[in-house]
Amino acid sequence: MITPSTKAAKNSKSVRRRGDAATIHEVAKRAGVSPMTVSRVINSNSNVRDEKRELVLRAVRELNYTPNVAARSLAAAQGTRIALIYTNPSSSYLSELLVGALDGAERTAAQLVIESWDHVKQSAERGAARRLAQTVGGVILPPPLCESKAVCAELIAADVPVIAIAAGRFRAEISSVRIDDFRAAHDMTEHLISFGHTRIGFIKGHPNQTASVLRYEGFVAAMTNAGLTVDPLLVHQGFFTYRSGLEAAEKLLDRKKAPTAVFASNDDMAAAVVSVAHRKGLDVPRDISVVGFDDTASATTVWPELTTIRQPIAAMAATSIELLQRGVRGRKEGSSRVVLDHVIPHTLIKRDSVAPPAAQ
Amino acid sequence: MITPSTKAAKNSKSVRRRGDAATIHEVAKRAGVSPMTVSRVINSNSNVRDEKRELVLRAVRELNYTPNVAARSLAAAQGTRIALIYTNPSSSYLSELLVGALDGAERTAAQLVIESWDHVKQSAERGAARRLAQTVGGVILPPPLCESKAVCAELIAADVPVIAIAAGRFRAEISSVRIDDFRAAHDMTEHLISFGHTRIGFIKGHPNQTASVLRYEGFVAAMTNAGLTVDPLLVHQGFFTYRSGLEAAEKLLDRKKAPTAVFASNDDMAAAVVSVAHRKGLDVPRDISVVGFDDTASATTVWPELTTIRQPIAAMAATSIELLQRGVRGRKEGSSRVVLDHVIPHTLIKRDSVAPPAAQ
DNA sequence: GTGAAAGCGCTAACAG
DNA sequence: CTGTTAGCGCTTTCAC
Repeated sequence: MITPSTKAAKNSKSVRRRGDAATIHEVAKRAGVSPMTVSRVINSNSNVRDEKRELVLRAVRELNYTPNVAARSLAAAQGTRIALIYTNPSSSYLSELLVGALDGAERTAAQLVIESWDHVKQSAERGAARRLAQTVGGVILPPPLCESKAVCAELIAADVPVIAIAAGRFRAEISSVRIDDFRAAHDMTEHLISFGHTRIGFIKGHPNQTASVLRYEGFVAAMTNAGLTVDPLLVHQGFFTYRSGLEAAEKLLDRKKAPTAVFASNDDMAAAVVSVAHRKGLDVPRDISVVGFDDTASATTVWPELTTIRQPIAAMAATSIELLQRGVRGRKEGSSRVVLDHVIPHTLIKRDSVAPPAAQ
Repeated sequence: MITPSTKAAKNSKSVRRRGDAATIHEVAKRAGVSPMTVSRVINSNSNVRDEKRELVLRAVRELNYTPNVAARSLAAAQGTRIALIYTNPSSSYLSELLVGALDGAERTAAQLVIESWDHVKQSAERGAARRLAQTVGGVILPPPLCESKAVCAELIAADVPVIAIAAGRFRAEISSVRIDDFRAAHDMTEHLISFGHTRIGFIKGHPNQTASVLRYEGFVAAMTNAGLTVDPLLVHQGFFTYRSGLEAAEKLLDRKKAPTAVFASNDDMAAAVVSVAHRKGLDVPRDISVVGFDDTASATTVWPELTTIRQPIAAMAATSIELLQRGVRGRKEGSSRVVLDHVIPHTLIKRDSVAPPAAQ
């Protein structure tokens, strides 16, 4: 007869007993209190006398107790499902998103439903959104999905709270958690200007994303503020992909009077600029400075490493879940729909891709 | 008075009723069968008469029913928790890992516990492992954690099934899901040789990982097989990081008689080789061919895109969860410990970083 | 083949 | 401040 090493046969009253993991009842018994008290302690909830709290805490430690997430989210009725739908994010972006969301979900006992719509045709998105609305209590939408009128409309119509994450601009009807893209681009541009750059090239992001236009506007504003003019010949359209960065960079660096610095709207495109520069025999940052945006993995897998803007995606994802939970719960209690705009601070990360312009 | 758009107040018998999502009972009622039958249908389980099955399927469609994961994993008793512990993986690697694991967990109603041990000091890993063993029924370990004697020993001692994922070599006591690193490196080397390369440089992976040595051995074997010799001056130690690739590449390309091709043990290092080559005015692949390993995002965010070996991490993660579930369930039913070695096929992805060597 | 009963581990609601 | 009761949605077990 096989017996697991630890004493699991002990509680043999139940036929269907799970593995070895301690339950809240065991903790309660050991601490000499009711399960409810244990629950209150773990959820750092309200009023428990200090002695009992200590007792419980000790029992938890001794038994190495971890709450069962499934049971918790089942019971909590907070357990509304929250969906995180993504299409085509860069992998570094995705992993941050997932890690953050997972974390937020764990903390709030949310039930996360993660779905890729990479293989959902654009024409089918509306239907998918309608179906989704039936099965979840809230949705998190990273770009570019959060820019889809069809998807958002469907979700709003079904009265499902939505949070657009990293979406650039606040829009009525939909909550958002984001950084201030305009401000960030502005800061970065000033950074470049402070090094003495005046001829700065710019590579735009995908035109289907609001963040792209905000970043561009921030750039223009900072230039104008500094009394500099934006040379339209030095501005190129990109699509956030490495390849598009390559093409823009070729054009930018082929000019007779090339820019002394290039501001790409994300790191992938900035990495492409560095690559093109090298192939043309230019040194970065001596001959040309390059900066990116997002602080994804690409920023540090080039040489030199990129100066960029850090957007704390993981924290933003976690925050989104918490907001959604609060919102959903609030609505169940009858308060009416809330739409909020949560702006998170960004950071300018200085690395090695910026230097003063070479002497003429 | 606020009323949610859909009829949610219907089942108002229950105070704690969740959002709008349909339950198995509602499906059952609509289909005119018992919840149990519905359950059987959804789990494509065993015997249900075709008519009833149709009925159920229709009801499911009409109600847009999705099983509640929490409830399922709570009830299933399969719901053993499975931990996925990682340290410092590249982000593209991590996102694949997570996506795959999430997927596998959903399919098997496993309860996933995801933890980063990035901030766990090496000296504390043993303790962390011991604690972990108390709270979960199975553990998935990607490298380099799966190479840690302390962690593995602790888990094995506690009789917790462990799967080493992408670990390179099969070791007794621990199951593994992996590709054949030796074979893959062998294939890649032959690929290079088939283009006419004979002076091939090699950048090794981190020495703390078995996969590194296997990849190197595969390279050596293929060279030897082809009657070529491995020039020890053309082999450099790397650590899987971009930076380490940079250093190795410098040395490799500074040689009088530089190699005509470089095989780096992962994509990050291969990308570094490309960067160094460009800075030295070398064209890839005309002047030098470069190949990587893993097919992570790095492989396509360089120009030219890298020929590499695809390791299906997501599928491997999903498989691991399923195996673990089966194993754990099996053991509960009394069968004894099983250790298995699951080798998954790899693919050689041909892109643009390889060409015949330039004429001397 | 099908259903009824019981319970997974936890927490909301309501007493005391 | 604390315990009791009931039940979240599903699946196991065991009858029929």
